[in-house]
Amino acid sequence: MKEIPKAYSPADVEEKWYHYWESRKLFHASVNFQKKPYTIVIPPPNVTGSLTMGHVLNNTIQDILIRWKRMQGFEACWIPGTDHAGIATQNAVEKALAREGKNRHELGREKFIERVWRWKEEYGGTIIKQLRKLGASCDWDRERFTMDEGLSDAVKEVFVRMYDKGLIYRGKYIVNWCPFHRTALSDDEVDHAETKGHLYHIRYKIEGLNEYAVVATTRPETMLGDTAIAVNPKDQRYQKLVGRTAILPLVGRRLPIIADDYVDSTFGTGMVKVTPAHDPNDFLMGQRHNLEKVNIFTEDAKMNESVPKQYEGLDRFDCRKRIVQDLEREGFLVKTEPHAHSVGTCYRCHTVIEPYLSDQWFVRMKPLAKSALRVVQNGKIKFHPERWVKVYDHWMNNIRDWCISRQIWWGHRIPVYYTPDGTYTAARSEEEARQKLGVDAKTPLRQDEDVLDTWFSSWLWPFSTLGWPEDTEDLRYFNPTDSLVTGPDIIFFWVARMIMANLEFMKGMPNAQGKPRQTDDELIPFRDVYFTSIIRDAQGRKMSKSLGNSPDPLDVIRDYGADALRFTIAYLSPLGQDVLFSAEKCELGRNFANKIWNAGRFLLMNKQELMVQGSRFESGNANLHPQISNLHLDLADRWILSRLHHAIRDFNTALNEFHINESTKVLYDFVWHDFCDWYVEMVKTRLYGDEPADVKTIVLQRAIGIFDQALRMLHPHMPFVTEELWQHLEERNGQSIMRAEFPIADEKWIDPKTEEEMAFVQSVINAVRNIRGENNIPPSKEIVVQVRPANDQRKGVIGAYARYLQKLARVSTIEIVAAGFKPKLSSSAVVDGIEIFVPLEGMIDVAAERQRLNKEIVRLQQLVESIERKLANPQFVERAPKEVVEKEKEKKESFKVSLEKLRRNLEQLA
RNA sequence: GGACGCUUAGCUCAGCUGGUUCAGAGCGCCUGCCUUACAAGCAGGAGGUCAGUGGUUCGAACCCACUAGCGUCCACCA
Repeated sequence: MKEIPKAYSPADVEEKWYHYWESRKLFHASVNFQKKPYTIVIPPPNVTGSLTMGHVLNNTIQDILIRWKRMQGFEACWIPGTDHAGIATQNAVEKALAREGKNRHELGREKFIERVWRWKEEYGGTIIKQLRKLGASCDWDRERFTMDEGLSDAVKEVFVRMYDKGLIYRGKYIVNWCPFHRTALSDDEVDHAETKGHLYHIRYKIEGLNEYAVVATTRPETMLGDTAIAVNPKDQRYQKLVGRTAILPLVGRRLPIIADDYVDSTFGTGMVKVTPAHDPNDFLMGQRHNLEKVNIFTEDAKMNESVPKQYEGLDRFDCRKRIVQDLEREGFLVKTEPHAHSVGTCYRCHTVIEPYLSDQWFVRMKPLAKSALRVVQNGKIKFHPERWVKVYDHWMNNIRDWCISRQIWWGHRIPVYYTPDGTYTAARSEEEARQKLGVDAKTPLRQDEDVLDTWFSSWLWPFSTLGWPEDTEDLRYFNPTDSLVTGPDIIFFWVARMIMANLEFMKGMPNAQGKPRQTDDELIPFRDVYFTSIIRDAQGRKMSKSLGNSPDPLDVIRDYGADALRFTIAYLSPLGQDVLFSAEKCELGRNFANKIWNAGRFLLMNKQELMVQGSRFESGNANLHPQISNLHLDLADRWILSRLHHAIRDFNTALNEFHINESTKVLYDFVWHDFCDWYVEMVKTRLYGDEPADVKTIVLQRAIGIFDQALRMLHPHMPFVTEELWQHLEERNGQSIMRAEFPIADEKWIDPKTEEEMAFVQSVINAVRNIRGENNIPPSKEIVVQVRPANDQRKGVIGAYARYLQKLARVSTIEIVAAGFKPKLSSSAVVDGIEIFVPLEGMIDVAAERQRLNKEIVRLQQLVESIERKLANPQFVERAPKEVVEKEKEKKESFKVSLEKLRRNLEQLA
């Protein structure tokens, strides 16, 4: 066996094991009706993207779940892939073009799309490669892309079916328009930011009267598109004006004054300018009153030809300034006051959104929402944390139609075909379109120029990745999937819509038994949704490229190791709270990995040593359940087994409830504090003691067996270091820990009596260590301890485990002393009624010792007093459960006994 | 305007079903240590009015109400 380095070096092992796993197809899942499936579909990252800390958190959690379930014997399938990310990707390529001094229009649509594909092939794999560095055990054979052939077919199929059902329609509506991207956006793609602006009060002359109508607006430039003035019909002040005509300043257009309930008479002057082409509410008013819609903007939000010449071609904000100046000069501006209001911006480029009238495609959402609401309310789909249900309900109940057309080139082109006379239909192909439209092959057909919203392909992800619309075995077996791990920021974009789509399009598809799917249980896309935290920097700011406050995960992996990063991020991630992250925090995970490493090193070094001395370790033993090695079990063994099974149980409970951070704490506490701090130290007393070699071998073999169980438990969180050590522990003949059986909690090993006994031994050791520490006695100096037990049982325990006390508290001899014993000048403590004396003549600081004892006396006194107060309260004694009252009484008695002893020892201190 | 979350040690946070010596962990700090796995470590220690107020209860960090501060989402905003 070769030398094992003192410090764990992740870089030396990570690549090796990842390659081993991947090349042996250990991540691959296939249909196997003997096993239960456990499926996760990855939230497909943007193909343009690179790994962020958000991805690290997200994918670490998915990998923990998938590795855990895989080891538990599920057919665990994690489907990876990327999203074509229409606007983002087009942006990236356009930027690259701009650097060459070109733009997409020069290139033309076809060439441009070719260019995007090339770009995707070249740069698109980045994030997928980076996920491998993290250790993600995705089934790479199943990797999908939202624009690949199968998924494109699914998109077409869905569009055509929905169109035929009347769930998709086309119409001229006000949409959110991004003037930078020159495309429509869905409502959800608009960010709202509170902005300080102005409220401009403008007066409009009323025809035939010597009066003015004064309206207030935050966007004075839109007056150029005004086609009416509106007041509330109940507003007494203005009733006489309704039906009259106002004159639009600077333009001279005649505007009818109308009455409409929409107008809030308490806001501003109670009069509103109506701009049907540039405000959603005004648009609706325009429809009610049959108003003219005057569009005043070009696609990039410059003033178009329908405004007076002096404004034509101006940018909207420049125009605003000009308008205000002109109004002021001509006496139309009554006043300007500061006004805070929220302004919509494009979620990708933060350009101010312009409400813009245009032809778009929409999905009717209300018919889809009903059942999607039901499956969450009836718990078929569970959200973690649960509070997101409320947010989901609210959105579903107030759902609005989804604008799915985008005026860009990169994406799924809308499968709608138009004849020269303007009739149209949706179809899977041109041939089908001809058929549906009843035209012959000579009639030229034109396909819609627009593409679909990116989310129109990702909402199909849980079934399109499995072969839908074909009836595949994969689809039957792996859908519904099990857990979805994603950020709450895309609950509407993605989660809600996937629920709607699976319910709608999996209806009637065969289930695992080959029967048509009917029930909610069969139609949901996933059973659990875990909403991850938002990662922030150490100051609590959102991580962003522009702030430059996001560490590059690859740097973190290089500096600390993938396991360290995984463990730390999971440790820091409470359910539903934000995470404040900085790279240095990974020291926690690195130190833990190193601790595990060294625990393994300890076991291996001793194994080597015993083998040199001729001991034989039976291969495979360490793998088996530890009960096979029942020989020579002592307190330490029974205790660590009890702790181990506690840990297994708690770990599984934590992960079942998606308490990821809790699961890391179970691992950390068990491995570091139980296994390393106590058990290994106790094992040393036997390995280095005078036990016969065969006993030592058994003791060590059991320790290795328990460590083996710990490694398996650790593996989902820390795949690399656990595989490396697991392979070192013994010859595995090509087996990987990845596919080893996950530990099973066995209640019969959980032994409260043993734990209680051990707790006593630990507190005696702690008491001696405390005396040592407080008196600054170096470990090299061995001390004598005198113990006065309160009863025979304790006396027996101390006698039996004296060697542990000696080793762990560095004590040379332990004397059991009798009741009448008068100690020499000693430092003392009372544990559980047992008195402990450490004779320290010449080394003791009497004043400090007094203080120490006094502190303990005060503490116990306070406890006794608080219990006495409780017991003096007749209502407590009457109403509290008997056991609680009894316990309090017992506690009081035992504290009093200890107090007495402490006081006596304090007096005896010369 | 509506909804939600958070406030516990110097810092970052656990604390799940109200009752265990319930006030915890990691980091940082102080003291002593290179003790035959680990100084990325070991042992010991200091440090808290559980945001505030009121209520429910025999009993509250935990349940309820209100207040303050921080944060998030949704809607509307002429």
